Amino acid sequence: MKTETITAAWRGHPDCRTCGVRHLALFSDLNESDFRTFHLPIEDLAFPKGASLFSQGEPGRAVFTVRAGVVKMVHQRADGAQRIVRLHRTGAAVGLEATLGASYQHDAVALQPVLACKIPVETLNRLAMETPRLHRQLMRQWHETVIQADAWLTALAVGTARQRVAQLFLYLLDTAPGPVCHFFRRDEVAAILGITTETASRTVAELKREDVIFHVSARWFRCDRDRLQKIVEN
Amino acid sequence: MKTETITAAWRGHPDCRTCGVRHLALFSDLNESDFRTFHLPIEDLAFPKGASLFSQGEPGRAVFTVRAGVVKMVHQRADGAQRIVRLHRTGAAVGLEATLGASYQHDAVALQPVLACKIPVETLNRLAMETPRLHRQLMRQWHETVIQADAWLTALAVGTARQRVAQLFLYLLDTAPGPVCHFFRRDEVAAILGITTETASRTVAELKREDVIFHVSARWFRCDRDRLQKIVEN
DNA sequence: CGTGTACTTGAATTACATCAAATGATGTGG
DNA sequence: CCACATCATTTGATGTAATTCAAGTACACG
Repeated sequence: MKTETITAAWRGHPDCRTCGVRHLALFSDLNESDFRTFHLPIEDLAFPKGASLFSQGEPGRAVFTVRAGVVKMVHQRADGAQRIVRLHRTGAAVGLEATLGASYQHDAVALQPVLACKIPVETLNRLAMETPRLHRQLMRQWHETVIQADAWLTALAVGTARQRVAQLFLYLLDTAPGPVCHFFRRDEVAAILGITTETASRTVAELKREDVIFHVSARWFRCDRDRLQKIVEN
Repeated sequence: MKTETITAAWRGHPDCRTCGVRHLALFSDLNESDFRTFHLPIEDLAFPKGASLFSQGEPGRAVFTVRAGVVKMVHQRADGAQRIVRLHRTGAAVGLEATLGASYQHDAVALQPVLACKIPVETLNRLAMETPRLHRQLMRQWHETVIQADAWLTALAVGTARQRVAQLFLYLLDTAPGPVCHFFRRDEVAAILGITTETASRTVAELKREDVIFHVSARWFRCDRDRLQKIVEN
């Protein structure tokens, strides 16, 4: 039994000014003079699949900006069960509670290889003192988080297992360029939708048999959006 | 058939400096000089039970601070069904998305008679330009909202109907001083827990028969915390 | 090429939804 | 203040969907 912790690779200190996803992220509104004010260490990190950015209960010392990949936010329950409460994708800020001096509320785990910038709270708070432009972006990220939380509840936590699975596919397709999307392990599907692994498996298998989804490769499916839409509509 | 809209009573322009719940609310960190900068209209309003502070989709022009009572946030689904996604109590800020120029994401409805201050976004944004102290409180409110959203999902959207109802009682007892708490209409219980009205009714009736809860008066119950706790633990 | 993990499937059981109807509260106008 | 209307709650009977327990199969990875 190997309980080796998966670690992130350090990729240096990034130049935020030339960041490809800056327009999506926390620093999008900052200008030249804003950037000159911080030489505090921002780290560019690469997390392999399964690595954790931080863990539930840990004191929050940094906010992470996702530059590539998907991060799942996992809530650990007292009884050992776990529920995935959100996904954060490119441009999202993860661990915002750190700016308020709070502990992290969830485990943040890389679902795919993730590139993320780690911004210490001191950097963020100092910067926030000096520029209101950052505040607006922070609020925008909070807003995004709330919208996601609500969508999760209203779209993925109601209806039959079949409808929920269809909704999950549509949710994932939403940010995909084509009809192909990454999908989850069946136990992750269960943790997202609040159903059992068996029901998740049965439902996905059923959709495969009906040719609503097509298994392209490990964890990737090509999907029929229209038919998925019809399923969620009952 | 009367479709008369329930309206709020206007109670004047409040003096925030002497507000009884200021320590809980958005303006808790503001000082004398901050207060001098705004003479913009903040309204003190009284909403009767069932009145709506704002509606889903409406352009967000104000943030509301709840000074008394409880506000339910209702998500209207395309199929006409509705789901209660959050409750906001004394000290909470409702409609924060307005500060970002967004439309309201839910209906905000007074569950009990509600006292609330209506703060126009212009006031808030102007004030936010001038004082970073307000920012911290705005972020705190966002954080609260996210914590609630997550709690709703992890506590109230999993398990059997019996467990969910028990969790709902515990959730309501959490902010109650004694063992007595306000409870919901059965159709509201259904909208919160994602079950049917009949199942909600059956479950509540069952708990009454088992003396876990005791019907004190219309919509108020005395509860046995320990036994509720045992129910959620299975 | 084997081994463990992920996925699938089956059968029995339970929980919930659904349809339908009766009873209990609450409030309003005569 | 009563009678009636309306809303809220409870309960029953029945069907369906999901869980549970238990095997089995496919698949990726070293």
